[in-house]
Amino acid sequence: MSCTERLTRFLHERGFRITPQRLAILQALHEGRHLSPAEIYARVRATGMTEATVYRTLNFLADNGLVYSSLQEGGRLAYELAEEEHHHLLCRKCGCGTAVEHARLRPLFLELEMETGFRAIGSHVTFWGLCPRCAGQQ
Amino acid sequence: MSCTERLTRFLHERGFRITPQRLAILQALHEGRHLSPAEIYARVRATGMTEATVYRTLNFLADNGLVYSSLQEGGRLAYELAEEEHHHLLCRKCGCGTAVEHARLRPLFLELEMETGFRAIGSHVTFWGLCPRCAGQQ
DNA sequence: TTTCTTGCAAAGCTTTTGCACAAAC
DNA sequence: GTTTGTGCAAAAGCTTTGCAAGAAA
Repeated sequence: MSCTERLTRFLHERGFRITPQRLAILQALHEGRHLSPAEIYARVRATGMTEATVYRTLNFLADNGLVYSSLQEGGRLAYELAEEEHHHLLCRKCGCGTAVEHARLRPLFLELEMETGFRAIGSHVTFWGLCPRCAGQQ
Repeated sequence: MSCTERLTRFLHERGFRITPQRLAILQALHEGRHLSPAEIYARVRATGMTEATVYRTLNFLADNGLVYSSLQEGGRLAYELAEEEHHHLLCRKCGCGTAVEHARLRPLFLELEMETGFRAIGSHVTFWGLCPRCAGQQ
């Protein structure tokens, strides 16, 4: 089932409307991963969409679990499609990065739940370090 | 050695100036942990300090490793004194939280460094979950 | 005296919101 | 025809910056 089909079905089931704006933003997120609202806007502005709609739609998609938001350096938000759950390891110097599977964190989360009584620990996490290239330059 | 003494010595060694503004912000951070710039400003505005100075001083202190900044919900920054290194586990519903010792993450960071070639993984991390009280209400 | 800091004021950037019109159903 | 979603424009926050005056060394 394609991305578009998935969104269409999801929206339809819940009585939300299928609009070209929602499809365009979904398509942008499908082509580029963890994009900021401004980057998404740059990719869809040709359709005539406004920035306000980008923000509204991203909030809508995030509220409904179709995209994940995560905090990048400087407090900026980034969004990506909610597919396999994972985390990020980013370079604090050049910004490049790699994914960290959720399975890597699960044991830690379970331990923390046992000890603290917290439940459902598991939102997106961003780790920071120096990528091999930047570490080599120092 | 008190906080003030530590700051004074640090600044002196590097040729920076010891100002009442820096001392006041340090004092505010000493009294309340992980405060936002706005919260810090609220605590020091009686001294006549401006908000711009709060931001500049926090950046200065963070650049020099005297405070840590971390991202809170909504992308807001929070600052705290750089004492023992630790992380946070916060409730995504009520915002309450607890500290997570750095030692808990060290094995994971070392594994990731081995596998990815990244170095110096280790900035502040915030985990999100539901605290016992909020989890019980659901 | 020299250099670093701050106050002030303004601007910059990101994000949100009110309202009327347009689009989806 | 209803109800939801979007464009437009403005506002609201948060954070940064230029410049001249002030303070620390």
